[in-house]
Amino acid sequence: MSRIIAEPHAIALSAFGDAVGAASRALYPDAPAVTVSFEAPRRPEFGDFATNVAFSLAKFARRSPQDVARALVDRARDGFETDAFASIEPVAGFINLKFAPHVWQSELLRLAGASDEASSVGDPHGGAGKRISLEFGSANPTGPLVVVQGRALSIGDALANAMRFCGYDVFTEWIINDAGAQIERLGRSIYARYRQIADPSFPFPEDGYPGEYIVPIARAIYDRDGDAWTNAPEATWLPFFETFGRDEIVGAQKRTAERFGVRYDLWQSEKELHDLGKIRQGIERLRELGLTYERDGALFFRTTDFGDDKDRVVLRSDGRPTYYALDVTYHYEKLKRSDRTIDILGPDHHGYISRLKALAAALGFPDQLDVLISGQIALMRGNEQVSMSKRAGNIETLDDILDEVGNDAARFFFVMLAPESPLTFDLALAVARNDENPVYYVQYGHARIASVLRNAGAGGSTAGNDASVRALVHPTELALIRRLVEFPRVVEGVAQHLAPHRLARYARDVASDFHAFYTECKILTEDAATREARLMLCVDTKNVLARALAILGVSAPDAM
RNA sequence: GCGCCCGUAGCGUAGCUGGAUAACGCACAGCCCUCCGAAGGCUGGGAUCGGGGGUUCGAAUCCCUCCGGGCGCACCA
Repeated sequence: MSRIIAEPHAIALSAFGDAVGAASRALYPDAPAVTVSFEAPRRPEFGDFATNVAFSLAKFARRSPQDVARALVDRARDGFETDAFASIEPVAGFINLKFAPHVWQSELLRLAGASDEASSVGDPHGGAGKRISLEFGSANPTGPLVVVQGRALSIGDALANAMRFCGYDVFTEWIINDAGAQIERLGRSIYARYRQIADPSFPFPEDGYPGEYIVPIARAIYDRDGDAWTNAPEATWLPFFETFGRDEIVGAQKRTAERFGVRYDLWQSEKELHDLGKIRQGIERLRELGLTYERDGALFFRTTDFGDDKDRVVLRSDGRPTYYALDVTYHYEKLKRSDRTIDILGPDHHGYISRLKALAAALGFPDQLDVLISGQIALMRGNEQVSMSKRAGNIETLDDILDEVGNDAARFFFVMLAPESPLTFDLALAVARNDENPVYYVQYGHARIASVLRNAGAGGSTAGNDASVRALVHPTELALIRRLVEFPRVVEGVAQHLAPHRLARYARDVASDFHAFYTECKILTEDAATREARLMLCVDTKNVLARALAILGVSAPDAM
C-alpha cells in the first residue's frame, strides 16, 4: 500500500501562495485573479523558490512591481503564521522564499519513510489512468538494426519507463514493414544467395541487399530444404523466401533490442493488417468522412485541409494501397485505443510530421498525436569519422556498437541530448574511464555511496528520526535533499515534454550534489545522530540515482 | 523552390508553455588526499544566445525577415 505523504515544502508553498492571493484581492480588488506560481530561481542567493506575481499585478495596481511585491509580502505576513521560511523577501519585483532547514530535514524523513516501493523517491501521479501508445524504432525487416535506431530505442524506452513511473498505462509498439517492394527485394536477395550455394554464377539482383547477413539466412534454408526450391516457380518460392527472411531478420532485430534492454508490447506486422483487410477499412473510413477524391484514377486523401502541404495518395491508380494508407490505418487504430499517441521517427522522416498530424486531425484526434524525431548521429572514433554508408561492409550495426562500448555508455549517450538534436557519438569517449565521460560520473556516484554503506557495516544504522535529522544543516546537505525532492517532478517533466535528456542531466546533478556533500561532510563520523542522518541521506540519494538510471536503461553498479 | 530540424563560451550542449547578473560538462589557470572510493571537490578567466526588425514592464525563449548547416519533398517503403 502506498502512502501518499504530502511534501512539507509544497504545503508551505501552497499556504504562502494562498496568502499572497488573498493579499492581492484585498489590495487590488479591480485586478483580475492571479495564479501565484513558484519556480526555483537560477541563482541560489535568490532562495529556494520565487514568484513573479507582482509583475502581472503591476499594471492594474499602477505601481511598480517592486512596490507591489513589497505590499504583497507585508500584507501576506499578516495572519500567515509559519516557521517554514527562513526568509521571505521582495527583491526587484520578485518575492523570494528561503526554507528553514527543518523543512528540508522533514523532506528527508518523508523520502526515507516511504522506502522500498517506487514511491521511496517520490510518488508522481500525473499519469494515472491515461493510455499511451508509443511507437519507436520501427524499421524495414531487411537488415540488422543500425546506430540511429539505437538512439530511437534509447529515447523511446526511457520515455516509456518515465511514463510508467508516473502511472501512465504505456503500450510500446513496433511496426514491421513487411509488405511491398522492400520485402520483395529481400526475398529475391535471399533466393539469389540460396541459388549461389549450388551455382556461384547465379546472378544477384541489381537492387538486392548486398549485406553479409543475407548469406546465413540462405544457408539455413539450404541446410533444411536442400535444392527443393531450385525448380519451384517464382509464385511459390518468392512468398516463402520473403516470409522466412522476414522472420529471421525480425528475430535478429528483436534479439538486438532485448540485448539493449528494450522490450515491446507489440510487433505489428504490416502484412497482417493488409491480410485482415484493415487497410481497406481505413481507406473506407476516409471515404465515409468525405475526405477523399479521385484524380487520374488514384484516390487522394485531402490532407491539405489539415495543414499538410500536398494531398496524399492512398490508393494507386492500379488499385494497390500506398504506404501512407498503412499510416492512416495503423494510426487510426492507435489513436482509438490511446489518450496520447506518440511516434518516434528517424532523422530522415522530417517530411512525415505534417502528413501524420494531418491524418490524426482528419480522423477526429487533433492534438493527440506527437511526432518526435530522433536526431541524426555522426559516429567518431577519437578524431576519426566512422563511415556509415550503407554499402556492404560499411554499416555500423547496433550490435557492433554494443560490442565496442557496452549498453550503459550507448544508452546514456543516446538520451543525453534533446531527442531531435544531432549527436556526435565518439566511440573512444564512450569507453573512456575518465572525467570526459559522463556515464562514469553518475555511476561512480552510485558506487561510491554503496562503498560508504559497506564501510558503515552492521553498526551503521540508517534509521534516522526527528532528532538525528536535525544534524543536517550543512549547505551541501540541504542542497542535496532539495535536489532529491525534485526527482518526481523531473520525471513528470520528462513524460510531459517527451524530453528524456532532462533525466540524464538530472542524474548528473544528483551525483554532483552528492560528491560536493561527500567532500564537505564526513559521513562515518563519531557522532551517532549525525552519522545516522547522513547515512539516511546516502540511502535516499542512492535510491534516486538507481531509479533515474533504471529509467534511462543504464545499470547502477555497487562497485566499479 | 517548399517543408521540417539545428545555429547559445575554444569544443559539446541545456534552457525555448517569456522573468532577476544566460546554465552544465570538457578544455584552460590555480588550489584540495595523515580521513568514508581524487573515476572526486573548490576557485577563476572565457558568450554582442547566427544577423536584423517587431510584440512586451521584461525576449535565448513568441512573431516576421535574412544568413549558415543538415534532412526531406514518389501513385517507394
